Amino acid sequence: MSEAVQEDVAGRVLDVATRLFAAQGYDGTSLSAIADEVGIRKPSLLYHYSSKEELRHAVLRRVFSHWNDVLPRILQVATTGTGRFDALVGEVVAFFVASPDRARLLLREMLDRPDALAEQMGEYVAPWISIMADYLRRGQAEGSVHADLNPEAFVRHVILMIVAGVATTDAMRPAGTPPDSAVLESHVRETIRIARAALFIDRSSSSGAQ
Amino acid sequence: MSEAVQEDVAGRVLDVATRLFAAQGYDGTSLSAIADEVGIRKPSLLYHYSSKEELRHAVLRRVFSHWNDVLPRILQVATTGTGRFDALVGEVVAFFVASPDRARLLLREMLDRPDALAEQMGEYVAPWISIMADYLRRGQAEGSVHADLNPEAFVRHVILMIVAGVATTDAMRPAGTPPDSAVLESHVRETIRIARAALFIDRSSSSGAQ
DNA sequence: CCTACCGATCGGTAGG
DNA sequence: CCTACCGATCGGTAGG
Repeated sequence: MSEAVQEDVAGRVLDVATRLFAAQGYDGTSLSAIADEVGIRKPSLLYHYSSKEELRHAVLRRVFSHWNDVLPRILQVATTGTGRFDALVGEVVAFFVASPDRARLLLREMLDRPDALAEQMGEYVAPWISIMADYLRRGQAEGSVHADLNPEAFVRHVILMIVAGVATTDAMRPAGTPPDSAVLESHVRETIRIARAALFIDRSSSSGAQ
Repeated sequence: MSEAVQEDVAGRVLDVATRLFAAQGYDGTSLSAIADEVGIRKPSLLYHYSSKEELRHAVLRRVFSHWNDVLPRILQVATTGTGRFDALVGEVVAFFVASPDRARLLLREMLDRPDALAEQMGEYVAPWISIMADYLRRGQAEGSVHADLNPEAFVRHVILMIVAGVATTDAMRPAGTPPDSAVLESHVRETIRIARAALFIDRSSSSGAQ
């Protein structure tokens, strides 16, 4: 549903635009190319979205809207207990892995329109960064979180690691590896491990394997 | 020098193209726009670089070439001793902070041409990732590095964290913060802290401040 | 390094 | 949802 196959034309345009903007960028994608894939003519597309800029906004709006949908669940997971950290990161990872286009669009927007995105980040993401940061500060006060950790910077790093990691799996995959494969999974596992190790003090010194 | 102000026209074209490709992307930058800033006409630009595609390659070639210049020093730092980890990460960070356009170009290329870049990564970056990974495996064998760390994935994560971090400082800066400022510095410090904490076992449990 | 010019494609409009 | 068409701009060439 939602970001999947849609019946109505406007929805199909939105799906195709999302995919092409993510893959080739806004400037690298023409309205004709989008219309062609949908199976209509360019003027018909412009009936549903009166300009290319409006289509861009519609695409981004849906991504942020979906983020707001899952946010309550993520925050609930966050404040449930200390051991839930993996689940929390897992939720954020799942959001982007479920549709890597979200990560690519976000990363492209960071590069193409840093100021405009910084504003939207302030609206949609900043609040939950603050909540997470406060949570980390409580952890520092009770000694479970590294004292020299920079709460806001840490949260931003983890988000960036997740977003950039998902968005660039194709380019960062080891040498001759085929696309897709299990690379993403081991990458995600290492993301969680790094975030965890950089966050909590000790956790019994050595760990898991060996 | 090199990536700074140049006397000859070809060099100035390369400088301007690097800056504009990094800021607006390849498709978002016209040859006329580049020529205008250099102070020449488009056909004159096409005398020095016979196509836009060739100009793109020249821009990327110089970034990778500079990377190869600093690589020996980085590897020397890497193999000098365990305590040199900060210096190693610092060298890589310095490479991108010295010219954030390098990070933006690389990230854009990962998004625009993942396959082409994966090839170039295999040529320029993969060798030193292997060296670093072997080094980490030795650390695991002697117990100084977390046993459950995935060596290749870890190195890729740190690189990605640095590249994405430098490339997106403008968009990721906290809400109303003015551009530039000291945000980058504290961001970089947290990058190093995270990498360090996710790498080494123990290091006396608590740490630095407080 | 220039002027002059090319066909192709861009986002968008008119009008139905 | 279409055909027909717009001016502007694209990368690139001719020819000097």
